[in-house]
Amino acid sequence: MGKDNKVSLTVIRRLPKYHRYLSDLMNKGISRISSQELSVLTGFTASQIRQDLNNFGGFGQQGYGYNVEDLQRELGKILGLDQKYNSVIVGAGNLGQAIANYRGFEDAGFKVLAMFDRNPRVIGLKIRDIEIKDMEHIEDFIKKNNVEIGIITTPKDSAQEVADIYVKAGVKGIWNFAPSDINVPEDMILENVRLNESLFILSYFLKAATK
Amino acid sequence: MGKDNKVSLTVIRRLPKYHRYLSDLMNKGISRISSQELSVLTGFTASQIRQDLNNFGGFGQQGYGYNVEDLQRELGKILGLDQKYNSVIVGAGNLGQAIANYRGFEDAGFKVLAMFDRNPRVIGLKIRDIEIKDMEHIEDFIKKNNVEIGIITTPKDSAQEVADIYVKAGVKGIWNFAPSDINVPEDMILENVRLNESLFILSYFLKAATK
DNA sequence: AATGGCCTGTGAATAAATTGACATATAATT
DNA sequence: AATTATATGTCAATTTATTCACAGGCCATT
Repeated sequence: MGKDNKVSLTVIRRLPKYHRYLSDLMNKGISRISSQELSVLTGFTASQIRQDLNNFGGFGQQGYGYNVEDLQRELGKILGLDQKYNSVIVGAGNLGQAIANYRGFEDAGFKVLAMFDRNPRVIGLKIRDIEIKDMEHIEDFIKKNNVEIGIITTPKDSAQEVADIYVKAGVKGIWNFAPSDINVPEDMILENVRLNESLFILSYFLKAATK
Repeated sequence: MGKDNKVSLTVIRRLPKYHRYLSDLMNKGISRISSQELSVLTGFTASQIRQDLNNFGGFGQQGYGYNVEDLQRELGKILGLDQKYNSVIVGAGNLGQAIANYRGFEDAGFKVLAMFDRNPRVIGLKIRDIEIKDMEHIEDFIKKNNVEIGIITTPKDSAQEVADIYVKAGVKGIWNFAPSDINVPEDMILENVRLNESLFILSYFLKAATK
């Protein structure tokens, strides 16, 4: 399936958007789409879309375009959405709770098994059916429950410490919302969400617009 | 100050990281840094850092490097962090509350004046001192309180509707957390936060690692 | 005040990403 | 069945981004 040359991160970061629009099209009952039409939806050029998709194989057909359902499924596979992942959250504040509550992640195959916090006042509480547990038990829990993704929603001063725990406990990937960089071994998959940076970019353009 | 040629988005997206590390250095009492040292911290190459900064003016000095405080302040200005912004949030769920609660944004000059929701059960509640109000009053509120940033933390089906309200009411920029694209006039500043996409990228690399 | 080491700013070289162009295969039409 | 329209996959051209390399200015030391 597809070519073996390593695909650039630039391309990979566009895949979720393709997948999202294809899912939308599926829900609308549309079964066929051309790179030109996808271009209008996504804002990428048609040529770029064809190039991107072709990194993973020839999903289209000349004179026809792409079959929406097939392409959505193939992109899903490429993105690993055809499998389930277990995760836990450290940091049971609003952000952690927001993630625990969001059904969209679970629907996509990402299940939050438990949350962990250091604050005794929240330990024992439940978000939906997700219990907030004491940090004491986290390593055990991760090992026993085959947890692959560790989510960090703590303040920035705790982020590295939590990351170290995740590394020790053997998660495969870390999804970090804390506004600081964390150090992890090379083979750890790390994805940062930088809300601060996003807001600052907005601010940059706001300022630029009023000058 | 600096050159006038439009700076590429690629460069701009790196600025917040420079700013963050410079703030850290300031807090540690370090007053001087070279592009080489910044390179180690940020992971960008020294050459890239010098090129990036030079887009906005020659902040450094040969044989010395950069003055941390000066550079931090200048980057802050470039990013518009030297001014205050008023914002409101539509969508008083966990995510909206997380943002309302997060002091880091307020410290950076972004004040949330109010939240709005459609659910009568949350209207009237307060997050810190931020009241959740009825959507009915939003346009008025935005106009009367000089609100420049509209934040969207609703489910995706409401996002466009909220965006339209923001546009009509005259905010300058929209910070959108809903997992869908919204259409706004060309002169509206729009910054999207794509949690889904970020998670999918993590998933992509997780899958790639286990193959 | 002279010397040596350091480190920026910058132009050139290289690499990466995007766009353009088209041969060719399929679908749709007559 | 033949013809026309369509739209991919791909190679080439262009544009953008990154890295390299170094002249020259500044600091520190003596």
